[in-house]
Amino acid sequence: MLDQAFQALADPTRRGVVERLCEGPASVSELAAPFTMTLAAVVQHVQVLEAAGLVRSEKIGRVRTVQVDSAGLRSAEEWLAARRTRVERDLDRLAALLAEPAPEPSANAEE
Amino acid sequence: MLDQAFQALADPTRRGVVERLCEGPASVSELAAPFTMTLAAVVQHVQVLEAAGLVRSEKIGRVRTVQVDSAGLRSAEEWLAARRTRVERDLDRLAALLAEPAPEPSANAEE
DNA sequence: CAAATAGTCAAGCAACTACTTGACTGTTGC
DNA sequence: GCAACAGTCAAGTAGTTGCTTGACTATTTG
Repeated sequence: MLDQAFQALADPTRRGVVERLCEGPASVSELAAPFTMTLAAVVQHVQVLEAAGLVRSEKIGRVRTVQVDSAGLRSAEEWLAARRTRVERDLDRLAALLAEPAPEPSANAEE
Repeated sequence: MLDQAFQALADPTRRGVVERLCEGPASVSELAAPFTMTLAAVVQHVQVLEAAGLVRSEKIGRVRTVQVDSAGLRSAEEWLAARRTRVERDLDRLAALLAEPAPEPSANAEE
């Protein structure tokens, strides 16, 4: 599912749709309005976002209302956060090691 | 650059490479080891990651050493965090509104 | 009821992606 | 110096993506 989430977010039109939906739910036509492409194309983008779990939608009458699914955003975000914090922690450890002149096992790093 | 970052992360092989690099820098051959594909293919994946700003690499002698670029990870993460927190804040406001029976302009929500 | 609205479906197409193969360029170790 | 090693380059290919068009299906609304 991360595959699909990141893939979905790689397209600027789809990120635009997500950004718009962060302001609140919208119909497909409303989502399509800012773009020059056809409605059918926007529908396809919404389907991609929905398959990726970034968005949910429900059709009432003839209008389909779309809204963000924050859980989808969160899972992508968490993957990134987990990796990044791990790297940065290691970099900090390295920096501390370089700052420390005496290589003693008992840690006591004062500037 | 977000386009390229998300696009890069959409591929499981490339996410695998990033995960491996979170443990520390590695040569291209080391990165390729866990995969069944050719070395040339892995080189191409590394190039995609580098173009996306998720990774940096330097060639010394005949070996190219690759490491994560946490700034790249962070910018993708920040895009997600900004959108998600905005949506969740709005959902919380809505929940509070629904919990409140009297629709008065002066807010005073007690459970 | 008829026309406009909101969206859906399927086919087609150009561009891009994720590979492979094979030939080639430097580098290191004996 | 020469073989093995680490990687690079370029071309080719099957499959995917981001559109479009045109025909079609509901659902309002006057």
